[in-house]
Amino acid sequence: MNRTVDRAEGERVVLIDGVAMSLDDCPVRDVLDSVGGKWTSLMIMGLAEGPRRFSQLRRFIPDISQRMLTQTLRDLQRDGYITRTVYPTKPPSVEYRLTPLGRSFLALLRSLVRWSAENHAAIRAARRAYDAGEA
Amino acid sequence: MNRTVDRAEGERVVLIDGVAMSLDDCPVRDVLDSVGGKWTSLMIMGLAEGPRRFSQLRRFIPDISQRMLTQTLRDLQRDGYITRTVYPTKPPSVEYRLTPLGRSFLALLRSLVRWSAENHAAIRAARRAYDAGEA
DNA sequence: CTGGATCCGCGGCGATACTG
DNA sequence: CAGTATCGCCGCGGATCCAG
Repeated sequence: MNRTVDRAEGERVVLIDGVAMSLDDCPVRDVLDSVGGKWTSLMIMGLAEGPRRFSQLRRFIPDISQRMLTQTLRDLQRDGYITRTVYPTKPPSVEYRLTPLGRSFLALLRSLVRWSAENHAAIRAARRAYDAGEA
Repeated sequence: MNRTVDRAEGERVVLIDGVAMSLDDCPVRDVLDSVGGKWTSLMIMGLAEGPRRFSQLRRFIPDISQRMLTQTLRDLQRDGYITRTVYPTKPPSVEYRLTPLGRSFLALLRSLVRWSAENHAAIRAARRAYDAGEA
């Protein structure tokens, strides 16, 4: 049963399937903030098969700006999804690699990819029908 | 094997696990745009156990503004996740209910909730460690 | 090759007031 | 009860230039 309760500290919490989802500090929202970005999911998929270098990722996602490539990588690193390894060669090369946490999440992401592919047509259809009714 | 290819129409496409993810019109991004919003996932969880009325949802998520409640519901309806039924009583009451598509997505969302709960601590820890190293 | 710094527009989201 | 209308903030993300 889902319900909203107040904890001792005055924190409001929603219980869902026995999992506490705080409204102020919600785990799901944290994860969605990490992976809900425009490029994050594609980036993780790009690292699915093994470590990749900066320019490899740039080629993998041709229409990402280099600013967002850098920022997305830093955010993923900050949250522990990937590691960043610098090789002091000349010119320098940097390698990005999924952590165990990142690989764990990759499994979830694959489910999402599959579901999206299967239901994309239905969503688009619903949207067209809705917009037609509005016009 | 993941790779970026060009289709006949000149559309750039990424093949992931055999699933085509267009860069211009990506199914996963569509889904994440639907569910990546600040309130969407909570809203779907709120409808998990059965149909709910506007004010019930408002009580379920106390700190949502009524503007965002309306907008989130309309977006979910537009994409086919929920239906909206108006009962012309006095005063009027409106019932929101998950569609088969919405219930299908709910299964995925539950996985996400579970994963988030299990790994939230690890993410927070990684973030603290990263920020400590930056300071 | 791998970034950092800066400028800026757009859209998500919140607050408030009003309505059938 | 269940919305609609308007305003304004702010952060995401793109473009461009610069650097080790």
